[in-house]
Amino acid sequence: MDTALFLENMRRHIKLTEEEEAVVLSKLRPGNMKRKEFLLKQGQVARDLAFVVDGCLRAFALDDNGFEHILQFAPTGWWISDMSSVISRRESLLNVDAIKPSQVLLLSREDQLTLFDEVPRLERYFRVLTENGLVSSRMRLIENLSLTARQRYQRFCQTYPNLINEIPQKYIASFIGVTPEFLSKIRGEKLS
Amino acid sequence: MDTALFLENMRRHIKLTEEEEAVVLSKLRPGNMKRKEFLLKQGQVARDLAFVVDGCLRAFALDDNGFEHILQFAPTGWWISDMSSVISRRESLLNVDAIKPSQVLLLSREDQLTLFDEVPRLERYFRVLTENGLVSSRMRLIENLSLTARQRYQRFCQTYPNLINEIPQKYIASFIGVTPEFLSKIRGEKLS
DNA sequence: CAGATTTCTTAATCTAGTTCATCGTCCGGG
DNA sequence: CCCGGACGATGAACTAGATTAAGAAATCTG
Repeated sequence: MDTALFLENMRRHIKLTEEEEAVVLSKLRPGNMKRKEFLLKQGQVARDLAFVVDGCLRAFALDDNGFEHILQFAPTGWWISDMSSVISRRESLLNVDAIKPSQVLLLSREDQLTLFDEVPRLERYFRVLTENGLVSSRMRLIENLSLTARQRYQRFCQTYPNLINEIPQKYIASFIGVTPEFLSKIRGEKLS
Repeated sequence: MDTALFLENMRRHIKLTEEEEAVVLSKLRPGNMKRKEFLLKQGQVARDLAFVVDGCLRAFALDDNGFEHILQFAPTGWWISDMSSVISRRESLLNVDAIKPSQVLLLSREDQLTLFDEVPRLERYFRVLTENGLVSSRMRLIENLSLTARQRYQRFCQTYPNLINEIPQKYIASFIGVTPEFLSKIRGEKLS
């Protein structure tokens, strides 16, 4: 399993010695996921954080009518999980699965906390990730309250330009909060 | 200014010695706010966290059409601010003002960080508050994606039963993401 | 207390987005 | 190689909620 991408990502935030990096790597468990394979189902307590080395995962909630609402995509180079379940050790409201065949590096909460003792500088890396999660969650809330579907789609295209042609369109619809039919119509308009 | 409410709130999370509590209190600056007075305007970097001793504040975003979208209410006993501006020291996207005449206790980010050194146990108190902020921000996102206006209003009534008769209805409309006219219609229905 | 301003209600009209149904296409697996 | 199931496009009918307007009620403010 290729850990170069992970190291590169971490080095962008913190500088560790080679020994420290080795300690961190020793806790990462590589894994392969098939399309539609679950990393986490709602009702479970989330144990692992996942770093996506290749492929793409998603986190989504199911509503009372069985509709999926995607809260986050995690393409190559992103972390994903249900942070609030991990933190609180409460049952997760979210599901996480693979949109396409993917390779991930898993880190259990337990190992993460151990690492914080062994490699204190690591704490900053994850603190920044958590803060970014908070900021982007709040941004999405603002955008959902204040933008039209068309604007949300444009915003999506700006934010995830790589994903647009990588993943099925219905997932994009679910992310921006419209039906697949309506997204199809929006996209039709833009060609005029 | 009455600090009993704040102490009670803090004691629910952490146990400090009397001396430590005194140190914390020494950094809190009491303030009075008139209705519609601003604590924070968008574009500024948020410097202070505010604990509401009495009254009620709100945090809201303005969209391109000048409409307000309320992200959080802070009635008596709550903290409010734009955490992501405080943390990142970037310009805030949010406005915070008083819905009614209010009394607050202000804590600057600078003093907060100093306190973390002087009273390390305090860090847990604020970490929990931040985590709760993350959880509730994510909950609201899920609910906005998956509930109807009527359901969001019911949820609001459950979550903030005290506020319903305390604040103007148009603020509730802005919080749940509908027009005041439509909220009025919803409320009319329920009497049948 | 009077006038002004803000807030709430009601009702008619309008529209963004949903629902449902149908059809063509694209694959991935046997 | 072909066939069954997912995916996307399209269109007609429908609905939740917005918009506009106007009057009634409540609440500042002097």
